[in-house]
Amino acid sequence: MIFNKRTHTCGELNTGNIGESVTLNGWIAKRRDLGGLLFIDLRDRYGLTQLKINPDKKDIYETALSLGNEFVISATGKVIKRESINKNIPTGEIEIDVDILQILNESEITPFVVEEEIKATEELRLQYRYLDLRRKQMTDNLVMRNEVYQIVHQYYYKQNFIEVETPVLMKSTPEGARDYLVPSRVHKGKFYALPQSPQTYKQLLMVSGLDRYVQICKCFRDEDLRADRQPEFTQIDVEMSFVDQEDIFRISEGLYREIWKKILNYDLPETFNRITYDEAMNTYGIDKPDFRIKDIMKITDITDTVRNVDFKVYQESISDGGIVAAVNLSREKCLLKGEVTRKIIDNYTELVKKLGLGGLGYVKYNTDGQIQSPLSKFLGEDIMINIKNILEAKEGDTVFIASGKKSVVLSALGQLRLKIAEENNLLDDKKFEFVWITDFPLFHWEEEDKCFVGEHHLFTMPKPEYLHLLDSKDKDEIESIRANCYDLVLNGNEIGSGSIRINVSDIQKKVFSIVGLSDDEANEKFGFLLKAFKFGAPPHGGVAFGFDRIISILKGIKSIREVIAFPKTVSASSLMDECPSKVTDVQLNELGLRIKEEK
RNA sequence: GGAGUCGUAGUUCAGUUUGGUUAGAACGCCUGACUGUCACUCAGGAGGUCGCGAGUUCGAGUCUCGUCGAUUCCGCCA
Repeated sequence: MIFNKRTHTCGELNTGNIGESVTLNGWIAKRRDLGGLLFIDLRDRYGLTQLKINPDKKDIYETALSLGNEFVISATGKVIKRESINKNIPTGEIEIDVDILQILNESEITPFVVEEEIKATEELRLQYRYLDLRRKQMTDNLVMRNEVYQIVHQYYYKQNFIEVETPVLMKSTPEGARDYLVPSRVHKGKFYALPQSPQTYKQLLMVSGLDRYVQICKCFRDEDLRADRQPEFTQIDVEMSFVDQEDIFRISEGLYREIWKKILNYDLPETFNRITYDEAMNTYGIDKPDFRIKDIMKITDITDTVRNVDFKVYQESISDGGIVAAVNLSREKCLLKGEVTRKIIDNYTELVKKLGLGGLGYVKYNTDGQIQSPLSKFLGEDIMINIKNILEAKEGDTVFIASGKKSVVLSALGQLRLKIAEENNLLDDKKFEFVWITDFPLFHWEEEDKCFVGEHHLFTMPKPEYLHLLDSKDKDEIESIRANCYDLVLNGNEIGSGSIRINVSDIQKKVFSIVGLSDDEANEKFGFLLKAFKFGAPPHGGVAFGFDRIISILKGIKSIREVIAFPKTVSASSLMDECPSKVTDVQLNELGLRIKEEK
């Protein structure tokens, strides 16, 4: 097709171009037909420009009347100053007085109107993703995503990192997330797995002496989805040799400072906050605390304060090894507007009950000095004042008290703080609080299977002071082992995770043995890695960051689907191309597979 | 695997509480009028498998059960 190619985009013309003859190519966003005069908003990725069609030019006018939304056209004409200016768009002071109008392609009526204030459901938007992506908001998300790619590549390149591609077809290992499997045609009955992360490869690259590795790569996990979890997602994968935790933090913090400066012109601190896993759990009841609210409603253990109180519920919790803990809903710090009413408290009670608590006690310290609490006859005034002092509560504050199993109490109070923070608009999405969570446990006890499993992965180095406990047979001692393992948390979202790795086979063997992996099993699963480690594995460690989450947070968007060009639904299917889909018997035969009939 | 919410015109929704006339509105679409609009305006029109399948009932968009899809959360995701 011969057509007039654009001389400019739809976003760049302004009063400086007045008098020039230009050609624009784009999609029809809107037509306004005034009977004589006809205006067209022409859209491309860069913006909108108004075309003016004069009825005196008969041919053009006739063509223009036949145009529908989303037709692709080429328009040539002179840039002129508008008679009435539209201040809402950058090109709002000019328009094109069209002399040549070509239809490059027609469009059927679209299933939804392509407009910024989109009305269509997400389902329909996903089905016609290519139309949804015509919207500026969606294009902008991808544009920002691209800018961050470039910053990441350049940042690491300048610091001497080498970007290496690792295989997408790899060995399946049953640990961790469920693998996506790919059947082998050549080796019938055998399977590749898509990487949950390039973990083993990047460690092998350290053995190879690559020293500093980075890759922006796709990872795959066949687990149930969430707003911030897709079956395939993108990760900034990093590994370094001859480093400790501090080196990894320094390099990573530099990356985020650069991204936030360049993208948002936002200055992040020279070093990020840090908190140990145990502190995070004990103070915030969650391993990804939102540091925008780090000073409100900290969880305080008051088990000792109420130890001798004659209240059956507390006594039972304490004698079962549980705790009693409290948070102070501070009128001042939480910017409360109204009273903490019975209805609000009932609402909170309902929340914590869902999370496994029996109920939620409270003590209200009223502004008139009165203390109001359903627990007052059990606690007595002295203890209620004691609690007030410990929690640093003031008149007008309400202290919530929970009791029970430690993990349940902490988690429920943690969720309660988040709910209250949300209700009172304490979570400003223009504010960015990074925090490293350090010293994760090396193992956790899996009650269901009665065994230990690695908290991070099995190559995570224990902290030196805990190494001797690898020989322990005591469950509590083993659980107490802390690792050189860390997460990066931003505004309550886990955006990265990493560790210093084990590079000494003696330690590695002990770790395998604690999770019940025999030498033979370990060899079968990770033999290639263990063998490699026999040939001089340098001390090394790394980290991986969730790229999609970073972009969604930069954009202030909850769901990572909005920042992925072609995402999947929560049931892991793609509505546009309808995958997954059936394959032919011929394909199955070639792979030596047969589909099991569902009963 | 479990819990919640949603599914009605091309689209977004109202109607479902308390079953009962011809299922409404806005946007979009079609026709006509309109020479400075930018959410153009005005007049008219077309457009419905009430997600699907059973059941209850004289009668179901509305009640019950099942099922499918979307979404949020729990489990799960080192």
